Parts: sequence; C-alpha cells; structure tokens
Amino acid sequence: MESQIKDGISAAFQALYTHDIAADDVALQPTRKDFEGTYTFLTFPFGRVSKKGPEETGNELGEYLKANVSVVADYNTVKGFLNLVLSENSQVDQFAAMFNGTDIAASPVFQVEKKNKTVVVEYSSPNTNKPLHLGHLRNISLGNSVARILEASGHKVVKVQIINDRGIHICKSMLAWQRFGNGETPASSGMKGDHLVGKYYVAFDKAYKEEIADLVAKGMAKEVAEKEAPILKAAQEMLKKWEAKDPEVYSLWETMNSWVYEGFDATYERMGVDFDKLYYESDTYLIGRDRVMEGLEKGVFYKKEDGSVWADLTEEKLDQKLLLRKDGTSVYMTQDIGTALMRYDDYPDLSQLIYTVGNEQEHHFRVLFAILKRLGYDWAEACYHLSYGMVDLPEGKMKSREGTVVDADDLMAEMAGTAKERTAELGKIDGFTEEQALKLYETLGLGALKYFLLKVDPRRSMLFNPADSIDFQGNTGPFIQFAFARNSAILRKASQLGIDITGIDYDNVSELHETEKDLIQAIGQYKEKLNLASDKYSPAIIAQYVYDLAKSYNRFYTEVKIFDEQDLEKRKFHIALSALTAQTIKLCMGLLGIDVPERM
RNA sequence: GGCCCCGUAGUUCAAUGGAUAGAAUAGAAGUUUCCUAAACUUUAGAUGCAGGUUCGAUUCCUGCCGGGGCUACCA
Repeated sequence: MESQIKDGISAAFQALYTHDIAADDVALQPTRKDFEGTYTFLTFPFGRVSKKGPEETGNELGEYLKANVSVVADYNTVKGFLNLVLSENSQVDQFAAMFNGTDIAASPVFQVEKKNKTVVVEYSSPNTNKPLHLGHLRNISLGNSVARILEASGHKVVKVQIINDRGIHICKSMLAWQRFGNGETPASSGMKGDHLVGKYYVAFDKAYKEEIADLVAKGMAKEVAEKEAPILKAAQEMLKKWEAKDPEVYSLWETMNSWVYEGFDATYERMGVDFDKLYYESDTYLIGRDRVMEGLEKGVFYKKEDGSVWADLTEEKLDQKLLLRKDGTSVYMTQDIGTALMRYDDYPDLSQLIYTVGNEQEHHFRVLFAILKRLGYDWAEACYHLSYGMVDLPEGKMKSREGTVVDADDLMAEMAGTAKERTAELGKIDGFTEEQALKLYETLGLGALKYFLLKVDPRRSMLFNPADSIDFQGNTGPFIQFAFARNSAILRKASQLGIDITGIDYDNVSELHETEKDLIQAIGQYKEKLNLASDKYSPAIIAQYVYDLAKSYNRFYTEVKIFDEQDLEKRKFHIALSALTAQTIKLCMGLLGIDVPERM
C-alpha cells in the first residue's frame, strides 16, 4: 500500500516535472489526526523542481495520484502538506492482508529478514556483595527488552552478564560474616542469600565507621584513620589471600557467592529474565592482564618508571589510562578488556556487542572501545554502550549508605500486593482459583513496574514515584493489559456464540466507522513505527505505540458495540479486528518482556 | 576548571527540521438496560533566557542561566 503510493509519487515527479526521485527516497508520514487523510507528503523541499509554490505543487501531485494510483481516493493540500486519503476498500484489503485469524507474528506483513550474525547483549551485571535494587530493575528491563527486540528483528541474540565477583567489596562482606556471623546461613536464618550477604556488607561498613570514629577520638586525622582502620586492613589482607587462593578464604568466597547467586536467580526468575552465558570477573581479570602484556610488547601501551602500564589516549582526547598497577594487579578496565576479548572468542560472528550500563560509566566505555581499537580489533566499532539515566526518588537520590535504596525484591512484592488490593476492591477475581489469582497479581504488578521503567527514554534520568507507578490508570502497563483482556473476552464470547471469524466475506463489509479506520491504520503502521527491520532498539517507542493502540482499542470498544450489530459479516469483521488488536498488543508487550492475562 | 547528558502544562512523560507542541495524571463537567467502567466523552493549562542558520526550530549552531553525571593505582 505504502509502496504503491511511493511509486506513484516517483512517477508523478517524472510525468509532471521530468524529475527523478527514487520511490525509496520518498518520505511519507502518517497524517496528523486533525486532518483528513492517511499519509502525508511534504512538498516544501520541491519548489525548485516544480517551479511552483508548495500548495500548487501539492495539488498537481494530488491530482496525478488520484487519477493514477488506485488506493488514493482523494487528497487535500494545506500549505506544503499533501494529505492522501485512501479508499475504504484498500483499508479493508490491508486488514485482510494482516489478519490471518491465528497468529499475527506469522502474517507476511510482519516478517523480517533473518540475519546470520550474533548480537551479544550484556545486562544486569551486579556485584556479589549486596542484593539488586531499583536501578538494576531499570537495567534488567531495558537490556532484556532490547534483546527481545533484536531477536524479533531477526538477529541471533546471546544474553550475557558479567558478574563482579571479586575485589575488596566482596572481602568486606566475607570478613564481617566471619566476625559477626556466628555461622549464619540462608537456611538457618531464612533469609534470601543475597540479602544475607548484603547484611554483612552493611555490618562491615558500620564497624569500619566506628573504628574511624575511635581513631579520630584518639587524635588521628580523619583521612589517615580512613586508611588505617584495622578492619579495612584486614579486608585488604583477605583480598591478598584470595588472590593467592588461600584455601580457607577461597572456600568461604565460593560459599558466600553461591548464596548470592541463589538469591539473584530467584529475582531474575520473578522478573521473567534469563541469560545464555555468564562471565565471571574472577576469570576475566587474568585474561585481561595477559592481553595487556601482549599489547605492551607490541608497543600499543607503555610502561612507566614505577612499573605500571598505561594506555596513552591523548590522540583520542581521552587522556592516559592506567591498565596495570605497579605491583602488576588489574584494574576495572583491565578486566573489561579481558571480558570483551573472551566474548569475541566465544562468538566470532558477532556483529554487535551491547553493554547495558548506567550513564555514569560513559567515559569508561569510551576509553574501553578506544583501547580495543588500539589493539587492532575492528569489531571495536561494533561495541555499543546502551546507556541509561539514573532512577531518582521523590526524596532525592538513591544512596545505599543512607539506606534510601529501593530493594528489587521488596518492590516487586509491593507491586504484586497493590495489584491484589486493587483487584479485590473491584471484585475482579470472582471465579479464579487461588493459583490463578496469585498469577494475575504477579502479572499485573510486574507489568506495571516494567512498563513504568521502559516507557521513559533510556538516556533520561527518571523519577520513580512508588505511588504513581502503582497507579493502574492512564499510560500504564495494567491499562494495556486490560485492553488485551477485553479483547480476549470478546473472542471467548464469539466462540460461545459459534461465530467463526476465519471466513469473513470482505466484500460484504461496507462502510467503516472512524474508530475502526483508526485501529486498522494503527495496526498497519506497526512495523514502520517499531522499525523492527532496522537496528534501532527503543523500548520507549514500543511502549508509546502499544499504549496508543490500547487507547484506540478502548475507544473502539466503547463506540462500536460489537454484539449489537445485526449484520453477521460486519460482526465477524469487528471480532477479527479485536483479535488482530489483541495479537498486536501481545506481540508488543512480548517485546517489552511483559506478560498479558487472558482475564482480569 | 575541562568533557558529556538533560531543562517542555502543577506533576510524570512524548514530539525522523514540519501543520494549531501531543499524552497521562492532578483540577472542572459529564457518560453505565450493553459484549469487562481498571473504561469513555468534554474542558482548562507548557517549549529556561538571548541571539543565529531557513520557507519553517522543542529539535541544528553560539552564549548565558539551572539540574545531573564523569574527570580513581575503587569495582
């Protein structure tokens, strides 16, 4: 349909002005709601070609299209905007092409080309010393959604995370557990493993602060005390033992990490996300070190007098970056070099490596990509930092030290709890089994949460107001889920009445209501708007789209009153339109990683 | 200081350089014999400031003002 119009415009330029413009280069945009038409073509840029004013050019083109392109029923020109009105038949035809009664994803309209290269998407990537928080939830929702979108676009996708399982922060938790833990385990305490370990991380910090205060009271300068506190020294000592693989320390490290992983797994499962491969920093930091040494031999890096190794990136305006300390140990950057190289070894056909990491690390990734390029890896160009803004709270920033973090597990439980309250108030779960009801609360609570996090442009900082997020009205996940549930109800009803929507006689579907046209148009623009064929990945755009669709649907639902219709063909058509809407909603929500309930 | 990102209704978010800057929410007024009212309809309300580029600027450029981030031999 669209291509017919583009071809027509191309031909019109040739016929009217003997001007060549390729059909692919013709830019059409959806007509704004306040004007009549489906597609709009801008004539402003072509005054030079037509040697006429924009409005007259529009009229001439419109006249040509009306006469020569069958789907164009009429046109109107407002200034330089040529609005094309499509014939009603063509809209029904468009609908028939999209609707095959069963699965929209299988419809030829929505097919995308399979690509045979691999895209690696990294997300989540937590530290193993404390549980996940709200910031991780934004990261996880975003990364997982991007992975789903890329997969739907035909890419082979590998979801990975790098687990920051080594370093002084882990030793702090371990040390505190040794001193204050009395052998407490997740089983003995009933605590989730990651929360238990997080508790000892906090305990360390408390003890550390007390020691500093003591030392200061004894007359030591604060800066000195911060470095000399015995418990910190002990943690540093422990890190050395860990690096030397001291059996006792190493075994404690393995045990406590396993607790944390169990906890993380439970959180991931509740979030509905998973990973294809895990990378551990305890593996990658050594590889990074080796590769840096190779780079040093090749003269890509240089050594300072004290023995430390650096990359000189002044040419790239990124200054100098330390890669190995004078004692030969790795820094964060060294590990990330190792991780990147491991991934390339694991997936030599990778076409893109996406890092879902907060925007406070933009500088870090700029440096990392520059170093990879220096090392001679072409695929450094294929690395992409999917950067996102911080999640702020109404009271201000989240700070773990001040106890203002919103815990991921607590938040998910709270969302499901609110869904339960609201649902009970409305008496919506009559006839549900206990199990079905629990599943619904979970679907709604998590849908609300994920949608809230995804609808904002990733690069922006966003404000998370728990009260608003739990609002189940307006531009929210539950609103969209509700639109889906209503569609499903219509299909159930149709099925009860024995209406078979696969056999629609489209020729007998005459006049379309405005809201029906809106819906058909909205669904028809799906592919274009979501850009599945290109490599753009924006959950925010999908969220906006599916919300618009749900809204159109609800209006349709209210105005059309499907089952009042006497005409059977028209009734079938309406039901089919509902089915198509439902499938499109499900598909979009699937791209966001959000489940939709059949009933609610 | 230098570099990066962001400033849009009271609030939370939109807007490939295009039409009268869209939604949602809070406010005001309505809609239920009906297939799911967690819905729908109507109404009021915004581009930080000053220049520039052009047919046209929320968008691109410059300066200023305001907010955030980065600028570790922490991870």
